[in-house]
Amino acid sequence: RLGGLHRMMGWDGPILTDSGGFQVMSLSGLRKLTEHGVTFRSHIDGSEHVLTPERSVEIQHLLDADITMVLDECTPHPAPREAVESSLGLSMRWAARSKRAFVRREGYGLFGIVQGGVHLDLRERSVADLVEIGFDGYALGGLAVGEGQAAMFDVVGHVAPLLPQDRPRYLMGVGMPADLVGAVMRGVDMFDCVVPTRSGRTALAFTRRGKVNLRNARHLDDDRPLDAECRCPACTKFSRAYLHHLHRADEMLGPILLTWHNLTYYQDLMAGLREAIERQALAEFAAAFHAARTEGDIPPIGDGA
RNA sequence: GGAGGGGUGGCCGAGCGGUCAAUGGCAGCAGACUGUAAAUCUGCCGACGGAAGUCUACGUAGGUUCAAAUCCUACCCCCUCCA
Repeated sequence: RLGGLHRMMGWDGPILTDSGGFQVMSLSGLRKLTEHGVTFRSHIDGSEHVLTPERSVEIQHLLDADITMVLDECTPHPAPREAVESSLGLSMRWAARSKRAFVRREGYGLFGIVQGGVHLDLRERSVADLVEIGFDGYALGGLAVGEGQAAMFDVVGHVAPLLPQDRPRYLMGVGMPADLVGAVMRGVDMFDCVVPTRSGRTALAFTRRGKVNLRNARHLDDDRPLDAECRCPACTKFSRAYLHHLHRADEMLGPILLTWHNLTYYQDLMAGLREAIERQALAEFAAAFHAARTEGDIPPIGDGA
């Protein structure tokens, strides 16, 4: 009714919307799953909300999303192989239905989502099914759900090369900075994750040297910037002591500034990775990334530093 | 002057004979956070000790009892109402 998300938010950049597939997993206690779709029970007022592949795609269309995601079932981990396999079957049938429901428009795209848990043969089958259907981009779903970074990298390293070279590869729900670097090295192009924003709200900042919790007492009198190399407002205009105070005092500006900082950090990290790819120096970039982090955060003031 | 209520760990506040080093909340100290049910959640939080444990604690001083933050007496302080 408000003309879509771009108009409503005053945002002319691209928007990617998710389908509700993640909530099939994260809200598993509040939903019923059938071949037809998923029914959620609102925890707020108990009302029922039915989501089918067709309805999810329609809603995303109405939101004016540049990139629409197919409805899938984000498979939990750990799960018995048979469960992963049947879940995969459902997700692939839903992917086909999503494709049929999607209205093609210039400049808009629909992405399929690869499932199959940590089973490489199931992942291969999922890739083949999706490529057969044909999408504008391909996502890896059902990862970073507890399997650990090594297992995740195994799947990413195996699956990414199987995806069409001329289409974006998107790792859903990832992740920590080191996850992004490792995934890019394995062929991933794009990500989405709550980590930079949720962490920013809870006083955790990401810096070139590693994580910094601004709630910690060590920042009480620290007049230095959070990250001297960062160009964001939190780092160029304010001290660690002030950011610490804002979070202690429950001032909304604290979460705002740290969210801004974390997004800046992530943007810069991705820009650095893109540049490294152009220079064909990804390995060097990754080595420098890890070396900087082993130094740890700058020592607290008054600690002989 | 009279009547009544109350003093509990940094703060607020339960407990009202043993299961009490004492529920909760706040503050404090750390930790977690991966397609957002998250401005959320978890742990610690008297002293000493790694731990079992020991010691000191519920206004102060006595007392009753096998046993007291809880009962009794006196005193000190705070609050409310009446004069």
